[in-house]
Amino acid sequence: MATLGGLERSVMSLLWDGAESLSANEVRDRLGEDLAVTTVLTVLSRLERKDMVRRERSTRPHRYTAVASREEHTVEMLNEVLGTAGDREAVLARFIGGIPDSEAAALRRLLQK
Amino acid sequence: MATLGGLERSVMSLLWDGAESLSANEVRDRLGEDLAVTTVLTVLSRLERKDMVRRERSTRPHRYTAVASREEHTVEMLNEVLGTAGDREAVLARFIGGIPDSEAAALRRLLQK
DNA sequence: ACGTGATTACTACATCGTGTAGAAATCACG
DNA sequence: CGTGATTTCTACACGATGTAGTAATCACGT
Repeated sequence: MATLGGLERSVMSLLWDGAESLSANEVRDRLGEDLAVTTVLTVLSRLERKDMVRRERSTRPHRYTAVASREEHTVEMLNEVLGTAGDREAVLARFIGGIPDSEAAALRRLLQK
Repeated sequence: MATLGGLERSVMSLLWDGAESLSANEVRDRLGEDLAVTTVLTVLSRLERKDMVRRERSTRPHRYTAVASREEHTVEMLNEVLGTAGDREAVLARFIGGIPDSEAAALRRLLQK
C-alpha cells in the first residue's frame, strides 16, 4: 500500500498537477520550502521504490513523472480501504447515506449508462 | 486521522467482531500470538488516545469497546481518502467504473430510495 | 485493617518510515 | 581531461508502533 508522508505528498502533488515530467531541481524550486536537492532526490527515490513515480534515467537531469494520475491513485486507496472493510456493501450503503444530494445525483447518472 | 499498526488493527478486529466489551486479558487470550498483558494494555491505551476505543474505568478489569463500528470507521477512512482527492466526482466516476456489476446494482438500488 | 494476587500505569527500548542533508561518486561539456 | 552539475550513498533525528518489565494501585478474603 502507499501511505505517504507530508513531503512525499507535496512532491506527488507537483507531479500530478503539472502534466509534464520534472527534474529534481525543478521539484525543489516549486516546493515553497528551502530544501537541499539531495533531500528531494531522496524523496523521489523513495517514491520510485513505492511505484508512485517513474524515472527517466537516460537523460541527464533524470526526469520524474507520476505513475498514476491523482484520481487513479485515489481510487486505488479507496479500494484498499474497502478491502479491509468486512462487508463492502454495508460500507457503501453508509457511505452514500452521507454524501450530498448533488453527488448522489451524479452517482445515479454514472450508474445509469 | 487513524492509521493503525498491525497489532492495533488485530485488536480493533476483535472489538469489532464480538459485540461485547473485552478486558485486556480477554483480548490477549483471543489474539493468537503469545503477548504480555502489558503489551495489550499499551495498545489499548494508544487506541483510546486515538479515539478508536472507549474504556470503562469503573469496573475492575477495565472493559474496552470500539467507539465506532468497523463500517463506520471504514466510511470515515473513505471520506478521508476522498478529502485528498482533488476532484471527488472524477474519482467516484472512476471508482464506479471498476466495481463488479452486482455491486453497481446494489448501489443503484441504494440511490433509488 | 492488612496482605496478597490481579490489574493498571509508567518507563524503556528496538525497529521502521520519513524528513533532512553532507560527502562521495559519476557524468557530460568545453 | 578538468570542472561544475547531478546522482548515489550514508547518516542521523524524530515519531509511531510492537513489545515488555517494574512499579503503583486496587479489591477481596480473613
